[in-house]
Amino acid sequence: MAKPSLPQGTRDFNAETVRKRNYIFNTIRSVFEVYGFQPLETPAMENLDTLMGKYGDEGDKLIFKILNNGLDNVAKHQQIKDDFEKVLIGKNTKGITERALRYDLTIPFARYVAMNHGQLTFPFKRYQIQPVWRADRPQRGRYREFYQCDCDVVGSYSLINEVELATIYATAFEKLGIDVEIKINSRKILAALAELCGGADKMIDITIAIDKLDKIGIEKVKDELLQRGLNDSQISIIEKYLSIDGDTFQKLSAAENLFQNNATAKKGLEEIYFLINYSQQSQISNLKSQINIDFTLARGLNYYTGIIFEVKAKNVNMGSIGGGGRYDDLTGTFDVPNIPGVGISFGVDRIYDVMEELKLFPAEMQTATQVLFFNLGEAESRAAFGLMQQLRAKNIRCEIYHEQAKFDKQFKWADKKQIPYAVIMGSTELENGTCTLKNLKEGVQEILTNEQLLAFEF
RNA sequence: GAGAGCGUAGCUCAGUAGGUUAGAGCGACAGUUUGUGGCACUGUAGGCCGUGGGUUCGAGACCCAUCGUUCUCCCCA
Repeated sequence: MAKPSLPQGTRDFNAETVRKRNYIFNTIRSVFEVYGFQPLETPAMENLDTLMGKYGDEGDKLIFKILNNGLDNVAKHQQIKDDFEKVLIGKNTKGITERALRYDLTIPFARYVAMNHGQLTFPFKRYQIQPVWRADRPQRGRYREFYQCDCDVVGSYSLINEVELATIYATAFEKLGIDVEIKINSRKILAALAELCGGADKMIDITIAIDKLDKIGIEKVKDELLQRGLNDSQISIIEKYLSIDGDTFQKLSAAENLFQNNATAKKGLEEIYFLINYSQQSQISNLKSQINIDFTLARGLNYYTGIIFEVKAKNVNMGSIGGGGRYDDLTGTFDVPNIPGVGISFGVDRIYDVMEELKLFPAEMQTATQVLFFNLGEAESRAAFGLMQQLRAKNIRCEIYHEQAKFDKQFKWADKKQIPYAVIMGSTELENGTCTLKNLKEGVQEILTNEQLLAFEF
């Protein structure tokens, strides 16, 4: 047997890590619940058909595919060989793989809505906290198995949903203690920019290039636009667009100027204005300072059609820790048209990394064992065990040392496990019907009757 | 998909211009005469130096390949 190891990009989580992760999950879940979202869980695997073609070419490559069973069936060898030939030239893979691990939570949710839209009450608000898998190359803040916490509203065009989702972001990150910038933009504005630059088909090229602005600078963005087939006058429009600056309302009016009477842009700007304006009146004091218009924000997933969100943590170098947006026809690919939706996602694993780096986890999260009962012999341990069970019935976390051993050993074990109290029941205590309770942090101890121990406030 | 760095004890690492039996700290385990721990002292265990080739009288060190891992780009949470 080779050395045991873990698949690339996956991790084990020890007790401390699990507790910290649960703290994040519980915080986010409680916010979802307060906003009226209902939980949903879907299988780890989906039919490959459900996932393919939803995330763009890059995304398709990163989907983990599951090998079909029964490929060694001799009767089917020729068929399987033929199918494999198709795989080699990038065609139909059904004979080899027809299931895959989910890549995100949104598409499985869309599949669920498409399957159940007859029974659902719209608008339907669901949240989902489950792992997803991507065959990406791991690096800082990037894993092959990671959790997403999504909440989506489907069946409503109302922009109040966008406001609520922005507020959920602000509230959750406030509770976690992370300073964040919530960037917003609208796909409609990006589409309008493409219209100004000679065609909607240019939108993808333009967004890919301008998305890199803060990373590579304006000159290199212009180079890339040139390479992607835009001419000088088009690039100068984009340069104007990218130079829009100032506070929120300055940005909005500058954009209005640039786009003039373009109907698509007008709609997009109105939506952003609504979101900003409504949020400011929502009396969440921290919300205003955190929402920023970022006209360079594009977001990769190509099903977004309206307002898009992206969350970045301040004071730390980490990719986005959340993202989302409006998609007006998500279930259309499942032949259920006209169900619009909007949703956001939290990247728990990156949030964890950020909180670890900024030391934001509360200290009092330890929920380890509170009391160690010493094992000082046959009769002693029996008495201790009985007492321990009574404490456990009162929800005190107890353990008894697994075998009779020297004091030294049992103390050291308690130290290592950071157990704060020890109960010592030896022959003396047994005779008197008492026990010795020692506070291991303070180093003090007292003799209690068994009744006093059961009433003790740990 | 493209590129760079790193693989020596359970962990963090030293290992000088290639030269005998590969080291330290921490951790683990045991003991310092079995009713009071954290400290200290003593001792023990634990390494085909990632793997496979090559150069050399001689390789942990140099070269090639391979695997693993970290990071960057792409893309993304």
